[in-house]
Amino acid sequence: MNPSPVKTRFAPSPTGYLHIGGARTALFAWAYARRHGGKFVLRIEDTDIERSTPEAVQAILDGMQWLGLAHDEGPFYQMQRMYRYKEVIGQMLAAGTAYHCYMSKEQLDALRAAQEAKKEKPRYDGTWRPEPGKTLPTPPSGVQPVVRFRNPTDGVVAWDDQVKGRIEIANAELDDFIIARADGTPTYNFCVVVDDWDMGITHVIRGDDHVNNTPRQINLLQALGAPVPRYGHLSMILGDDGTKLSKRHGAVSVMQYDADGYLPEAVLNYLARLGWSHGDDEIFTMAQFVEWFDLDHITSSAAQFNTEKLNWLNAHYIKLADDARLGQEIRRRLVREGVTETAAPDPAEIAALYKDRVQNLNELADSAHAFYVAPHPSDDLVAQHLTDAAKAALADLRRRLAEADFSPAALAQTLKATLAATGLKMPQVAIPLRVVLLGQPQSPAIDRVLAALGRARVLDRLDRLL
RNA sequence: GUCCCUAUCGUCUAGAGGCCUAGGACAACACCCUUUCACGGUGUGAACCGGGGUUCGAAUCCCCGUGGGGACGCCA
Repeated sequence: MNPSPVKTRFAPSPTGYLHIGGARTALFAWAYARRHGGKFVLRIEDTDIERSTPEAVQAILDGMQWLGLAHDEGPFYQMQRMYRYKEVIGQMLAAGTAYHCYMSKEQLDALRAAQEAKKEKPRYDGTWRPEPGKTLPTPPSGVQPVVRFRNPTDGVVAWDDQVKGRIEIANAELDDFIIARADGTPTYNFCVVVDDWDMGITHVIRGDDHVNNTPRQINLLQALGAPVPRYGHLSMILGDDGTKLSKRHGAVSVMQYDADGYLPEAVLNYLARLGWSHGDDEIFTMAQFVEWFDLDHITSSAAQFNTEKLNWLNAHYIKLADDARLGQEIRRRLVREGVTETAAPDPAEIAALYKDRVQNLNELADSAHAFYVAPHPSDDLVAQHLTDAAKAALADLRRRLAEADFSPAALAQTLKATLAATGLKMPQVAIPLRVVLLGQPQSPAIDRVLAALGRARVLDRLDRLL
């Protein structure tokens, strides 16, 4: 009476980067295992040698790492398990649950075309399926056969889908699908079954597009005498425009979100909330997510990705983030742009100045840029803001700043002194000053900006434009 | 064509027959805060796909439409 411990898996095929839909599937499978104190397996389904690449494997590993979805077992590679698949195929052939089929691709294509012309569902017609009392055709010489699974012909396959509820499919809808190609290599549905069995997977949490594979896999499992795991099918994620996610939507790779300045915790929180809910909770930590996660509160219909909401979450997590960490992110991005002199001011200090005002790390770095590289305000800006009155005020301020104490509090007093001397209002001085100092009319509180910049930079920039 | 899934504000969703004059969040709009721009705060507008049942009572259960999605490979 050993209750079988929960074991889930994420099984991507390495034919591209880890996209946002795959990331959510991984997140849910991971969370389910964590929630139940079980294991999370990473399996790379690389049997499509034409399209699988080592770069894609690396991209998936990188994406998982960035998100912090650590696996307990694996990564397993299907290409390294060929011996095992061939062994099981041999056993099935011997047991009569699978058989050789000599129908050529051309014949199959013709069969399908004829069925489609008659408006029928295209399916294999069972020519080479052995039956008691049936005489099989003579195998043509020189043709390498494929191996087909002998699928039951009557009854239904049913399972209680953990997210969609009970699903039943008539066996009459299924045909004898190929489990090994003419060259002997096993196919997808077969490898999945052997792997899920061998790896002791108890809960298969995967995309909606696999619903149709499930009855075939259950039949196979049963033919093998293997336990049938529980299945839960997650509906797909649509793009921002409501259409299917594709490369044309831009930032579909998880790592693209890193490049675009998103924090992993924001992406994770967003993804968790996309298709799953816990009452009215919108913002939660991964620890809370793991504690709350269940399959009962997953939405069964497709969800549209909403960048606006992700942006909001990202802004929220940036406000929460540690200044030193944000400083690192600023430095990393500035260096990428060729700004190497980031020793002073301390990027963490600039982060503190701007973290409440930006939606992503790239905006943060863009804001910080002018603190390290003197800006070149456009002629328009200069003409608009650096009026004669403003210049006179800035000249007055410059004289005072040359001697002033550079603490924010003292700077505020200095600014006020200039206002008193010139009779101008704060914005009339502060805005031109921002243009001179940072190249744009908006910024955080001007006294804090002055303090962060430091006397040398401030005076230098004033001198350039006065 | 056949089979399967699906349907609440623009979007993500709450909702397990009465708690629903349908709640929250993003976005939008308005106001407040303010040394600019943001942030933040407060508030407003905004939805149960259609038609039949079942029931004293349906957003919730059933059926039929319709819309959307998926599958039907010697791809995964």
